[in-house]
Amino acid sequence: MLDIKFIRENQSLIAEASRKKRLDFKVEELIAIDDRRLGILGEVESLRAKQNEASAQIVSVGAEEKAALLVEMKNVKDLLQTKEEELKEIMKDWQKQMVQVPNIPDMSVPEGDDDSANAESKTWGDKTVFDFTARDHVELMTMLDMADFERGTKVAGFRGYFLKNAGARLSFALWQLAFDMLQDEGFAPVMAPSLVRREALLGTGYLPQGEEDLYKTQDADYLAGTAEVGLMALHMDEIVDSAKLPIKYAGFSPCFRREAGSHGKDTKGLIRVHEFFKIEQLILCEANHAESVAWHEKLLATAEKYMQTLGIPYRVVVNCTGDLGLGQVKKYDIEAWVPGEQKYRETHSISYFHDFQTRRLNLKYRDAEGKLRFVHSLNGTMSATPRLLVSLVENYQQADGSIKVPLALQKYVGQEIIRANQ
RNA sequence: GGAGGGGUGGCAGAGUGGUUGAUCGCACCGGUCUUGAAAACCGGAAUGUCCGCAAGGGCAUCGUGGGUUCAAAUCCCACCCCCUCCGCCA
Repeated sequence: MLDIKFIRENQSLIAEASRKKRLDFKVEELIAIDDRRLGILGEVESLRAKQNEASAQIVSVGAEEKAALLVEMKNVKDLLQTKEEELKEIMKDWQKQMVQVPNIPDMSVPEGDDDSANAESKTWGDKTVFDFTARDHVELMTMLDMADFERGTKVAGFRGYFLKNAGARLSFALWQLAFDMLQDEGFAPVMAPSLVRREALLGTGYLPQGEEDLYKTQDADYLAGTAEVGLMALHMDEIVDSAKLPIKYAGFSPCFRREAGSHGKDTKGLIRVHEFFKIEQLILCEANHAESVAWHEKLLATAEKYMQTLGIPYRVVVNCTGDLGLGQVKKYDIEAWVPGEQKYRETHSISYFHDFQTRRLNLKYRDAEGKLRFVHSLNGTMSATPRLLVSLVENYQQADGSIKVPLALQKYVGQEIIRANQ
């Protein structure tokens, strides 16, 4: 959410942001509603002022004068009630529009319709070349008894899976490595709730738009698709001590996504599943663009370091405007090389929001002048499993179908090579 | 699941229909005193929003949303959250 004052003063920026993000949001409509809102609000407030004034007189005035005031105020009350009703209706529309106002993409974000227009900014490592016929992760992991997709579907339904043996060990190893590296960077480890209340999702910007992609419980709670939701809501409605900024969290949580819009996509294997696990980097910092940008680069660098430590070839793309979420100012994706598909596939997504989320969450700090300001928020993937296993096992496979364990993971996995029947 | 008690400003905690945006305390800021600090004393200070160049003023905010009333922190209803005891349970 943006400040209505800012919106009013920068209508062309908002219109441009809406166009760039390929949204059909119309600022003019919001401004028209806001004009009506301000008009009615003025009327309501002056009626209330009249009421308050009379109220003060009634206590100190004689019986006769009091009776006259009561009659007059009865009329004011009736008028006020119809005006308040009108205001309430306008506010409904206003709220509906306000949560649809897009945040403004950074100048450096390329314009485009969808992910095909994302701009590659960097590649790291060479695409793995095999002198044998390579297998895809489904075949490899099934062969090595690391995963069970058939029974996964039997038990959990479409996109269900079990990770077993080295598949499970590798997952724990990836998490542990990620946690260790983030600890070194000063991130506090947090295990965040995935079962969250609606407010947390409204605050982070996943609702009201993303209702379709979320699982909902019979108690009207939701299953979050990322630890970002719980971590951001952690300080909802708080004024955080500015001395504590930046707050850096390494959040672990299971993640649930209905993938409502992706029914035909990636139906095989571990690329797109309904339930997965993720370690997320999250930062709350002072409300300063340069600081947000610096932390954004830092989050990317940390995630890259993780991928480099794992030795997985990847590239970095700057997401184009059409591929940005409503609240995102800029987003980088890291895409890992997947030999079986001969493609880079997204494993990390790192973005910043300015105060878009914290305004909704009412998350503030007191700046040096003592003024309350909304903090800036950023978040980015550190390690998303099992998707990351896809490129890991495919890139590290050997001719005999075994998988080398990346050096950095060996101490956690307890083995150098994953072979059948282990 | 059953029974009871609560949600008030940064914190703590009064306040049961009318100058109450809200006593007192702690913390905070300024001043006096002091070589400096502490203590003591004096004073200041909530947040949002609207009008205004400003000074200043209006409105809203006592968990949330409704209702009663000329008037609600205070009365009524619904919901949310917290605490205590019992039951169940990883």
